[in-house]
Amino acid sequence: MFAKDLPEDAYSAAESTVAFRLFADQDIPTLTVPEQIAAKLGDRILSALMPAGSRIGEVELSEEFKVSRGPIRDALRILEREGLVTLLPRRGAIVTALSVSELDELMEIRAGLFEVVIRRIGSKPPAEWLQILSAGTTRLEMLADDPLGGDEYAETTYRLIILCARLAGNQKLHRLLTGLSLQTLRYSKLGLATVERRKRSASLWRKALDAQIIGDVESLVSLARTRIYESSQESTRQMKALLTINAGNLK
Amino acid sequence: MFAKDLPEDAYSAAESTVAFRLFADQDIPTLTVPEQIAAKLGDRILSALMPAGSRIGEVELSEEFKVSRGPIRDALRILEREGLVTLLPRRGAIVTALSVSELDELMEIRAGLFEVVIRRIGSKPPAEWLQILSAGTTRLEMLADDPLGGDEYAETTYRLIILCARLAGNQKLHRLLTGLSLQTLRYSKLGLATVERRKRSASLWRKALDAQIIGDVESLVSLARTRIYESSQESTRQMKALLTINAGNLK
DNA sequence: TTTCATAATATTGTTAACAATCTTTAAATT
DNA sequence: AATTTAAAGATTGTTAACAATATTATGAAA
Repeated sequence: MFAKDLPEDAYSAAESTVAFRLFADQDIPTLTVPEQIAAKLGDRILSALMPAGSRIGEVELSEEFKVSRGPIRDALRILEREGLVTLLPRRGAIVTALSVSELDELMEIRAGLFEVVIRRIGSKPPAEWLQILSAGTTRLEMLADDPLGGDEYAETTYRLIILCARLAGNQKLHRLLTGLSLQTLRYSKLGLATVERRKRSASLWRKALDAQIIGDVESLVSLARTRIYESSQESTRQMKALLTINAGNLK
Repeated sequence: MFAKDLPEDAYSAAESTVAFRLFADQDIPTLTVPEQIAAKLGDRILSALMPAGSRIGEVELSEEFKVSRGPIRDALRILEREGLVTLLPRRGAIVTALSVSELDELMEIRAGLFEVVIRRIGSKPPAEWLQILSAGTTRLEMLADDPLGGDEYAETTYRLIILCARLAGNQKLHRLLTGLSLQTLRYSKLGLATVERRKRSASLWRKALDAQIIGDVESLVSLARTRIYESSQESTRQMKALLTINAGNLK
């Protein structure tokens, strides 16, 4: 009744959309119309052009993109899967706004997954690995000192993390960690807004590089925990401050 | 332009659909029509009524459920998010069929996430925890001996794992691990088809219970790794056997 | 002025027809 | 007989109108 045939390339389809535009480290397959729209909206969300909590109207978007509401709805569902949009039944879509505790939860998951990544790489590091990590760390140290390097610093760490995930050789892990990282990126920028914080972060990356050179996997795992933990702490601290300010403005 | 207002209950929405029908350990919010359809289709997929690789026609479903193709498409997108359906652009939807390596990848991710769960519970086990784990283990030992207890054994271990995830107190981790577990459930059943395999599995659960009683978190982590690793090994072994048989039939 | 009920408006959910694409069938060619 | 080409059929993608629901505006009552 249902069973017919199984296409050969069934597994190569269904790739991430938003993630691979900003952090493409692979070839991108041709995107469908809803995917293209989702990618554009995703960029807007990640760049804070559409701030957390914004209402997203279907008609408004359908007029802008010159398509009917069908493809728009598809795009919103793609973004919901990516975690960037929250759909409220019969009430429309909003840009996902994470609470402090939700951000903590995501950070903890990321740390656990990154641990898997590190253990995989640690046991059999790819040839180009040390070179990439080294170059990345140097770039981070440069951006850390730049007073205006905040957003780019955050994006660079995320590219590095995603690159690690890809080199680890577990595709689904790569895809999952990429998606989760994209969800937290907006908030991580808050925690990396000051030169001081970035320098602290960069020193941890440098330590990780050293540990990788001598092949000390357990140190790497421990560092990853510290890094993500501190990142989470600082982001949530900044978020709480912002929430307080907003609450004050509303009065 | 985009920013309007942020509904209070934005975070409570967007819950899983399929997962909570089969493994509901929480109250279920009212489901929309596409969600209801997705839940029914999800049950069919998990119960192998719709085997992996089956083509899913939109018209066929729209006639069966007496709705137009719109809600059907929504339902298929929900199931794609859950990983049970694979959408091929312009070529329709099929029941997700995991390759051996993809199953391995998922199992590794599950193990990493379950480690996070165990560390959380280990450091502050909930009051009812030992009782639940104890009752579950006993039930597993019973089902292990039943020659026809295969599927139910697998489902019970999955319920236990998901329950652990919930008790760990990280909602997003719970949701994520539930989704991943649902994706692998069909294949885990293959690896738990014999009494012998189930007895081996049940003995590991018993050991985990003992470790939990004396509060030995590291043993728990190690056991979890062993358990999921063995489960993965056996499932993939069985899968390979099945694939060989199928390849033979096609000749 | 505030609160509540009601009407007006705007928005999402659903439908059915049409367009674009893919798959299958059959014939024609090598 | 095998391969290629072309047409027919089936399926997904898109659109625009309609229905159901939620939000906002208005006015009456406390």
